[in-house]
Amino acid sequence: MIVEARLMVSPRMLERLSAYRRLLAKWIAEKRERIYSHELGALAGATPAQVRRDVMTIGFTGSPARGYDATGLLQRIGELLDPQEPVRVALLGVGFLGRAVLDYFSGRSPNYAIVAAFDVSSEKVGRVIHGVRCYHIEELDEQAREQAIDLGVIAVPAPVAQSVAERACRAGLRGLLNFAPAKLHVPPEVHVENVDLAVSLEKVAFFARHGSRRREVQS
Amino acid sequence: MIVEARLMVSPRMLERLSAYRRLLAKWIAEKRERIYSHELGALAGATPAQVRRDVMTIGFTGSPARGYDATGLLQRIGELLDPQEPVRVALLGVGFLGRAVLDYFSGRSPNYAIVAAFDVSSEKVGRVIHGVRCYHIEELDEQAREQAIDLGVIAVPAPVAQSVAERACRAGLRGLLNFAPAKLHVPPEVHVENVDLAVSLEKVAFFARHGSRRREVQS
DNA sequence: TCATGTGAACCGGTTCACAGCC
DNA sequence: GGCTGTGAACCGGTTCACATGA
Repeated sequence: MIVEARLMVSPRMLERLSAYRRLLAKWIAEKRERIYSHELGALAGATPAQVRRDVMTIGFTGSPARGYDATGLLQRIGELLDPQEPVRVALLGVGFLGRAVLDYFSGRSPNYAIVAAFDVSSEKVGRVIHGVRCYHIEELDEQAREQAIDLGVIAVPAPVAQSVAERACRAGLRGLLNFAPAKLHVPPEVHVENVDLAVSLEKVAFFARHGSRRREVQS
Repeated sequence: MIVEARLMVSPRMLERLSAYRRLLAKWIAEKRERIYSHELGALAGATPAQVRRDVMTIGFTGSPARGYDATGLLQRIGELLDPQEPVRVALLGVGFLGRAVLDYFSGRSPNYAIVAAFDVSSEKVGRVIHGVRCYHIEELDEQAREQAIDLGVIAVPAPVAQSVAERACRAGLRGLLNFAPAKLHVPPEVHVENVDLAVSLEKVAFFARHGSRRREVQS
């Protein structure tokens, strides 16, 4: 009988795993087969101990004196991070930022697809932008069910972000990537991830001014 | 004799302070003068204890039974976070994402100004986009000195991100906001802040799938 | 000998809990 | 009574250091 361990992945760790994966892919493309924790650590900006701890945590194992099998480790990370079937994403708000998001994700990964965009402007509704059809925000509910949409990317102006978020929750979306500079109040089962460009720039400026001896990974 | 305390602001705390500031401004706009830690906490998604600790850390003080003076607290946060003079920023890479960044920051804050953009495409070089002149990346060094540029926003494709970052460091920029999915290796005096849209979406997807009882603030 | 696996120590940040004050 | 200010406890995440194994 197999006991499925409830391994806990923290956001920070997820970021590192993602970085490891990227670097492992590059490593393998260079026809290297095995990798040591200190090598992967140097590339990813982490300590060897950190790498070993992460690898241990996800239940992968290397061998002393020969390091980790790059392919196997890559695969294990994939099993852990990649969804079982492609995630279907809605873009909410087709301004400049929204378009950049469309461009950024179009065809980038087989695991994530933006399948619909929503806006209120009659110039956009009905058009196809970057290969994605744009609907009126009123249609979110209907389209979300029809197209089995899982997640939403909020790229609308801050003042309407909360109302759009509520609409998204009502439509049954399970997670939101929020670019609007506003704290979203949503039911606890909906996961929100905030990306605030203004705050990010503020951080760079602040820590560039005052020194920081702190390691950075992802904003 | 005044001893200037070396108060340490962590990235997480900076994010919270930024959120407090936003909410305080709104609060004041509604003509409310005083605010309790539990009120600010509820708005910002933080515990009252956290708010009190933060306020204490930045050396501001309220009064029992009357809470904090909203205006005073707002001002104190401003003193701490805002640069003494406007920060001059260069945009490196004028693709869709770059344009979104230009749009996002144009006229948003008196404290941060994107003063120049750089690209390699002859279609863009020489043009003025969103009110910002676009130069060839070769001119970064010259323009950085001439225009006293402090920070850079990297919005170029991942394969060239490292070389652009190095160029930026050579040009004397003190901090980088990096949108490229690549770990930048730069001298320690240059602060890098990473914003990786793919990883952010991965995070949303992962934590929407598996539950997380973890508090989120900024990606 | 050199790298992994891992219990234990460590560290920074968060929360508790209560004294002090309006 | 209810809030702030804050030492102390707590907690999760990181690093150390060493036993183990190729």
